[in-house]
Amino acid sequence: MPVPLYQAKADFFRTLGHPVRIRVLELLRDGPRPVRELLNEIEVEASNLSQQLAVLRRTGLVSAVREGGSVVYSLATPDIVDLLAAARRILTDMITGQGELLAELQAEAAE
Amino acid sequence: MPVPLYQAKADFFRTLGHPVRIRVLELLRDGPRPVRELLNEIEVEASNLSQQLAVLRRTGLVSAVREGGSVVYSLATPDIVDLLAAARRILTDMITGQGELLAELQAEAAE
DNA sequence: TCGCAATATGAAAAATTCTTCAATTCAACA
DNA sequence: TGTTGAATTGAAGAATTTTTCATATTGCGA
Repeated sequence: MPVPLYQAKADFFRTLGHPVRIRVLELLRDGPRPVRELLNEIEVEASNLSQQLAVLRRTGLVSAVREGGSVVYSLATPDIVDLLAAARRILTDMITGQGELLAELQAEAAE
Repeated sequence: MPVPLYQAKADFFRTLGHPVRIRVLELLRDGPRPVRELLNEIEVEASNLSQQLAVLRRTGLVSAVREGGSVVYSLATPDIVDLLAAARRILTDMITGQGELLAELQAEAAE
């Protein structure tokens, strides 16, 4: 397998490797949301959120449309939901038996 | 959802966000391998590979056992295969129609 | 026991990513 | 037109991650 593909995959995962960006994706799982609402749920400054949204946009994981005075974000593809689920499965495995985070992960899975 | 969980998820993805580490995981998909073999397939210095293997070990994604003169690595859980597959699906979506990487991704999926 | 091959480790320098802040854009509306 | 609220951008410093190099460790065979 040629080199650039690894790079593309690594870049993709690296994009997910940030707490604010993960939170955005999880919030968007439930449907499109304006920036203002994301900002309500994520404790971070507006400009910082914007930076992270820009990263997600560049990577193509989310798309944004302007609606009147606000900008509404949504997931670019529903497959992202599967990915997050697969990640949770692994995280659960990894933490099982040793973990304070375990209860939280399980609670979330039951949602 | 409390804060540390996002952190754990982000850390997890960040671990995958490195070309050498991705390659290692994909090679291990086909079964356990000694470091020496990984080194044959990945163009990187031995000490660099060791560093990346250490990251994967710390995160718990792989495990290592010593076998005589060599150290054999394997995936900690087969769920990782699902995760990589989900990622490929998304990457395919994202690149479709615009992409030089597309052919490679499809070839790989057909393996 | 010596020496060699295979891996791992620690630490410093190089590179990348994050956060923050000031400045900017754009639409809505008085 | 001017102002205001919503969101983005650019740039600089802070923080984190990668790479590299020198040095260790381990097990094996001479």
